Amino acid sequence: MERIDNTIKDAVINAINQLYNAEVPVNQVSIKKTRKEFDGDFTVVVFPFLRFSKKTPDLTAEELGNFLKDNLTEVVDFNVIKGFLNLTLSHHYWLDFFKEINSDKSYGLKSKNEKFKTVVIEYSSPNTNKPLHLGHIRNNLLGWSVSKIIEATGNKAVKVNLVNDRGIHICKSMLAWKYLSGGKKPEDENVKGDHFVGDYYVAFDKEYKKQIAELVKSGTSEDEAKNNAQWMKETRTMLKEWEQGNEGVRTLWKTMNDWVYKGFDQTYKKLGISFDKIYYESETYLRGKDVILKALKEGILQQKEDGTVFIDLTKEGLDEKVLLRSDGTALYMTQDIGTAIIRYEDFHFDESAYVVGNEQDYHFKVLKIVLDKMGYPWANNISHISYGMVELPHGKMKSREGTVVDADELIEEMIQTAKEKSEELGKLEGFSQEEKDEIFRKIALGALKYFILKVDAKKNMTFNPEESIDFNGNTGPFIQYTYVRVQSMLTKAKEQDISEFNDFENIEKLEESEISLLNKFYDFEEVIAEAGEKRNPSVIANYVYDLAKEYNRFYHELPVLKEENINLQKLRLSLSEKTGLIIKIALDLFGIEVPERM
RNA sequence: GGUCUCGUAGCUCAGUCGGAUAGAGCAACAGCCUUCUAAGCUGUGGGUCGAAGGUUCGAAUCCUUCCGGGAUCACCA
Repeated sequence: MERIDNTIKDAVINAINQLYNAEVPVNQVSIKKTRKEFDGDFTVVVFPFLRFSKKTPDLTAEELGNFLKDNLTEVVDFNVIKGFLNLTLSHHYWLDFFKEINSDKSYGLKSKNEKFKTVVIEYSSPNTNKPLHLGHIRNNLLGWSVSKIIEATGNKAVKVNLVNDRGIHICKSMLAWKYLSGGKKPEDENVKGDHFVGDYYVAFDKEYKKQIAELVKSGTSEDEAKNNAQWMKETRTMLKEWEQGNEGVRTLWKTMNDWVYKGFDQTYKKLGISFDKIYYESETYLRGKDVILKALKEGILQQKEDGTVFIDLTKEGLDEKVLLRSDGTALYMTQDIGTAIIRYEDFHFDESAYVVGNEQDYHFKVLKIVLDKMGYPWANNISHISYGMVELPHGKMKSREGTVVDADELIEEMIQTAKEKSEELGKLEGFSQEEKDEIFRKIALGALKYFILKVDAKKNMTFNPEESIDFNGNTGPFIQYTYVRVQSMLTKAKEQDISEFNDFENIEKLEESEISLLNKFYDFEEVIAEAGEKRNPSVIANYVYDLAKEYNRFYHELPVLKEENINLQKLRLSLSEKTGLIIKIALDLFGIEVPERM
């Protein structure tokens, strides 16, 4: 079935041709959803046509409206307000539309066709020296959701994680553990592995600062003190030993990373996210070094007297970018070049997307150019899904000031809040503790995920931990609640032996809130397409909130089970069921689960 | 300083490929549960869309300048 707005568009072009003997370019025809305060379903803006009609806006709209009414069976009425032509579609059209989508239980989702694109999407990308925090949560939720949306638009998403498992920061934790732990393991203290290792990272910083202070006191300059502090010197030695493959260092490194991975896995599991492949920087950085040295030989890159390898991007309006240190060791950019190449060999992607914060916009600009200059034709298919920072009411999160919102703690607090709220409402009597816990979990994560994903990804957002996250209004639980309402109604219908209700017929007239709902159903396809193009889940959040609100209005205004006209009852049950289905599908694109009761 | 980005109600955010009287939620206030789950619904108040110019029939939206916040310009990641 052709989308009706396209049908109208074609008809408008035809109308201008017939009425005014003129060809309108397609992009001049703007068909929009009619705003709520006016009558109608679709609105045609007639201002662009005045140069053809040579008449007033109102008169032009009038003539156009009459033409469309006469020539399109779907259009039964129109009104003109200040040059806006509002078209009303027949109830018959809406019923036909509904019957068509109603048979499609996965309405909104596209299946893969032959032309599908493979999109590799990197997200999460943690360092292994500290646990995940709120910023990572935004990253993880975005990566997961965008992957789901890419799949929903009929393409293939390959979810990959790049773990930054090597470098000076990990050595810091290792050194602190060596000196301070007395050989203790996470199990000994009943601490999650990532938190355990993170604590030693903090401990390192504390001791390091003390050592600097002591040196400064005895007359050393601050810069010198930073360099010469005992623990820093030892850490650098440790890094060198790691690169040389020193057995003891490698063993400790592996042990501590494994603790961290165990912790990460728990957090990922709680968040409900996963990966198709995990890359480790320790396994890709050498490849980066190789290709850089090769490119240096080919004259693509330059080298300074001290041995630094760099690329001159001043012509591109950027700077000189160093790709290898003077001592030949690898940098962040070095390994990212290596990883990108390996990733292409692994998947032959049509697009390689990186979900990384906007503080790295520059990095990805450079990465693309460097790979392009090195002659990789797929460099242009690299994209950066850049998202804004999560700020606290008083500013940025700072680990040194202890204002970092820890991911695990946040999730636990959300679950606690969901529990309190739920028990206060007392709707879950008769459920086992296990069932209740499962519902609390779904609500808590629904609240958290929706709260973060409803904000436009590229914008910075503020997170207020004191107020926590609301469960009323434009929130995940509100949408879940709407779903639950529908399920409750469907259950009651079944109890009344109404099991088949998609066969409604002989309906002459639809109520306003029914048409509004159908209009929302109509929008769903476009919304998913837009979210896919923009790589932005918030488009879907706005939509599903509107849908839920629209349904609640319908629910209050019209009887469903109590409706005596059997066909109307069936129609309304079908509308309810469809609303529930769309909510479920939309929320699933966020990784939000729906409870059956709450 | 160069580059990028953001600035919409007290707060958090929609709306930004130009379209009607700029919308939601929270917070405040007033109503609605003997009737399909009140985590809901209805209503009231709240705005010089950072400022000034410009383009246009029409600007929160596009252009210029300015003001204010943030990011980035590392041999950190």
